[in-house]
Amino acid sequence: MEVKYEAVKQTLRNEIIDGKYKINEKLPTESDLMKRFNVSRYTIRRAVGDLENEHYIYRIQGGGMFVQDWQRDWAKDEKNKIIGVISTHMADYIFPSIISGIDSVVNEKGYSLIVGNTLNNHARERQSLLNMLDLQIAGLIIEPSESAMPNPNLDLYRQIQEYQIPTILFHSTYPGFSFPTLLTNDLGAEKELTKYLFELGHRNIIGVFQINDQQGVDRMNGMIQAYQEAGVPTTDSNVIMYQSSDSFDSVINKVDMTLNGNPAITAITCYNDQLATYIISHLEHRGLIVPDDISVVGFDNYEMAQIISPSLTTANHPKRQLGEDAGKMILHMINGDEVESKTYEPTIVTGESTSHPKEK
Amino acid sequence: MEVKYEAVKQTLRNEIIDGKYKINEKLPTESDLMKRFNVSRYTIRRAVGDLENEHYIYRIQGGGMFVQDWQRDWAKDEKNKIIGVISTHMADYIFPSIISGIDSVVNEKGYSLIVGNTLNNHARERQSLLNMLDLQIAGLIIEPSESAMPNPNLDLYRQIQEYQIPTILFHSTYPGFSFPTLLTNDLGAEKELTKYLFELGHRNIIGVFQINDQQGVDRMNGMIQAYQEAGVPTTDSNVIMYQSSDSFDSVINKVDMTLNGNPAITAITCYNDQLATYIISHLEHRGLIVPDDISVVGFDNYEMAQIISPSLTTANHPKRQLGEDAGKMILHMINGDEVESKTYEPTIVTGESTSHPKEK
DNA sequence: AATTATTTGTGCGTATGTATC
DNA sequence: AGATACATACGCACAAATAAT
Repeated sequence: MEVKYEAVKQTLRNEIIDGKYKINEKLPTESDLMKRFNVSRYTIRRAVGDLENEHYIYRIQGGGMFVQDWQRDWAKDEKNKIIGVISTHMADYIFPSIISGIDSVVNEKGYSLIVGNTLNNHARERQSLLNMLDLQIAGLIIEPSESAMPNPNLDLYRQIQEYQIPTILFHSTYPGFSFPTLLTNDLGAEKELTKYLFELGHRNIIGVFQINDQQGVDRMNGMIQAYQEAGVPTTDSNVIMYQSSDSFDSVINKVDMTLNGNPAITAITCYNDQLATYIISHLEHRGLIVPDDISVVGFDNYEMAQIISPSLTTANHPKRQLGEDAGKMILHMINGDEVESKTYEPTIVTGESTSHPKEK
Repeated sequence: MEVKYEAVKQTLRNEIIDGKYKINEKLPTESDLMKRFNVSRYTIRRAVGDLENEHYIYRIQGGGMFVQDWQRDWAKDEKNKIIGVISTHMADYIFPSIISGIDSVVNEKGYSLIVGNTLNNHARERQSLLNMLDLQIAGLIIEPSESAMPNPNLDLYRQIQEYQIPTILFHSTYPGFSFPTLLTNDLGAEKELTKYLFELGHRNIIGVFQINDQQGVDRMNGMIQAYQEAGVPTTDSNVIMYQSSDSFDSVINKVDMTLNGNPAITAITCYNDQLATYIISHLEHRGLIVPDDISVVGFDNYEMAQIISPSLTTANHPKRQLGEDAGKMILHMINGDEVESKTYEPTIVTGESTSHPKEK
């Protein structure tokens, strides 16, 4: 070879391809190679620099030079400055606040957000995951879909874990994985909300919960525990369950039938503020006055729920805070640092949608 | 910059992107750059070597260094199935509906959305644009920022146009560019809203408009035209102007002072529903009843504005429709097809926030 | 057409910084 | 804490290709 660094490069590359050095095996140091090839450090660095660019090796300052795993092209430097966010919704309700919180943090560090909404649907979740993995994202922030149901995408999550792609889950978890999480204490908060209704004097409270995600199941159990601790018996008719695929109309229909079947009901606790808003709107349409005729509580402290009249009694969800925390966590993980999971303790927000039950 | 060659690299790269050096134009020699940056030849060569690897420049021994044609480079390389969306906000108000509309359409074809919000700020707009261009996006959907002000990012838009990156603007335009647009007839709609107030019998109507974007200016002019066509004289005190950087409190303060200075005012027409909601909330806090004491109209037909009490009289904005149309258009453009710009004619939505003025 | 100057390419020695072991 | 190993940076020398004379 005419050109020295080319000769060094060819020799080393052939040795790697021939398997003289295995994957992740440490190569000789620059000093060793200088002696072996009898060239200067510049020439060695020029050669291994090219090999690095061609993904044959990777280098760690102070550590050494190692053979790159060419089967998995997930090279360290090659990731795009994109963070993927997958949530059940992205444009509705409290999700804009969460996503905005993430964005405000990661934007500072030059990262952009790529978003996917699953509509609480595993097929769409899979599609989003595949898209994002293809794009060599730097990290993932995911709200599990249909978290109370078996998930057919666990193979992808195993892959994500194996490749050590920084990933955070929020609102729910996928069992069997050690991803850091940001959760709210849904059970505890719903228990407090229901207790508050008991304290106001209500005894016939019904709950309306979306039960294909874990949050909804937790909230339902929170209500049931409150009933038990209050020593008030519950029956099946105290709980209305629905799936995220059900229309609002059908849910409201169920509520109507339950109310008609039991005039003693004085309060409704709802899966979230969105549902509560629609139910209140419907009750008023029926001629009932909230809270005089019937009390309603929501969950999440949706901004708009404080502007409407009556303002909602609800449990505060740390929307923006959760988003910012998720942003900070994912940046730490990308940086290789350890992070700690966190559970937020929601606080009760008392609004105008609850009062003592009317004497009958 | 801590690292010299990185600083040199960034500077040169930006100058190339900004068009300081045209395609195939000769760059300064290594010696020149050494003098300019006051660094050694090694540092210069390290920087331009990286730029060569990243296909920004090519070098000819003995000849010089030249700007690479990255347009062809982009066309050759397969673009990522990402569509960039840049808007003033992404998480608030009607924007979630728009973004959701885009997503629902492009998701069908396997595209993901990467989002950036500018907070109506040109510096952030530039940052988002550079990020997205780096990521080899397939198309761009942009809501111009501070569209009533001079824009310092027109150089980037010229590049986008020159490189034929499929791009759509919505809500406003940047003059001098031929990007397809999706607009609403803000002037016409605001004229209709104001006419409606005149028909109800109002004669002293004030308008509150955000005037650093074109939509706000158009709406303001719509109101003024309605005044002229009704033959009612206007004065400066009929219009309150603010910037998006102003706080809501300061805007409401201006409204307060105007109302105190002129008790004959019977109606307020607002830049949008968000502002209208806050103003109504404030008026009621002051003890005024809407619409009995004062009528209020908004703009955009924000979903929540129909749920609150009183529901708003407003102009309908085709939020989700606009998003879906933008998604369809960008897919067509990526496909190489021609598309047509579109202007939506907003319709008036009459709510409970307006009535005949009270007899005094 | 040949010569010379310019410009990039290759290569060495040295010094200092920084991350890892 | 010290040694090791990679990263950055400067100065110099000469080769090879191009551009100017």
